[in-house]
Amino acid sequence: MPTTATTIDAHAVAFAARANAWFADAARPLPWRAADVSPWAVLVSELMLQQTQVARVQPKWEAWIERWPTPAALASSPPADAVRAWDRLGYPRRALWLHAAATEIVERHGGEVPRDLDALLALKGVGPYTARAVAAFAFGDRHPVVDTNTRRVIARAIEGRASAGAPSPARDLAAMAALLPRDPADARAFNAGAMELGAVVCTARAPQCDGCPVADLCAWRAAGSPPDDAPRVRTQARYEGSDRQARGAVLKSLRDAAPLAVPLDEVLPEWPDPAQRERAIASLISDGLAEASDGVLALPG
DNA sequence: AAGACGTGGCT
DNA sequence: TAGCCAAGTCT
Repeated sequence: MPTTATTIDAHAVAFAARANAWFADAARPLPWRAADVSPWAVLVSELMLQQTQVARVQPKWEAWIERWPTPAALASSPPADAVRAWDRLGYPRRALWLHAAATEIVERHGGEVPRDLDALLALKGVGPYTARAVAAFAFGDRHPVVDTNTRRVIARAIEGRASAGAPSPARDLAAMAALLPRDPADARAFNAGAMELGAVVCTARAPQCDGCPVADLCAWRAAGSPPDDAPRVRTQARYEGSDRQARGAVLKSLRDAAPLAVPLDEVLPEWPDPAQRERAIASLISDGLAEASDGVLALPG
């Protein structure tokens, strides 16, 4: 099927060229995209950006990089400091992962963030997305980078569907690889541009198709923008009253008290559900986000 | 491999 | 405003 392949390829080339032209002009000046940021700073940004919006990450990233400009700097601080600096960014285990990754980088990679995909994947908190993002954005290597924005852009513009289906790393990577420009610098820009397009134009709720740089190439638009027919992939559990909320509250009390430990019976004494409070404390200890000793609870030293 | 994991922005 | 959604990863 050489004809089909040629057609698809030509469309991919046109699509990437258009996206890149738009990105060169419209990219937000995010600090971790500056030319002189270190691979470590990029790694920190990618961990912080997991399931977390840019606007919330930016100030935390600035402070973090100023305080811990290298993996060695972070590795020499106790995990408690990392958890405290993480503050309310969410998913605080990421602070622990970053600390563990910094330690690993110092011990096994001479203090330099590795460039190799497998070495990156071996780091705590670094999965298929983050490993490729670091390799592509920090080192300029040509890898497909696929996040939720990219998945949605491909689903719409290329596949003509309103939303992406269930994530499938192998399929998603292959779909992006088929669009990726040959030239590494162009590939790098397209990886970032596809994400940016999904983040600011081709959004989940209210896509701004007027002003979309690839509107005339978009398969979903060409099909009349049909509504989403697929069932919701994963419905997110209610947060109010959840164990997650209880964990968050316990951890906040530990951060607020740090560096002092908190007597166990003074940890959220008025929490409405005592059993839930116990579960929260136990699971935080189990995750390494808290430590208990002599009847007191504290952040991990 | 389905579910757990924070917190806040946006519609 | 209640609910969806967010630069995913781990177990």
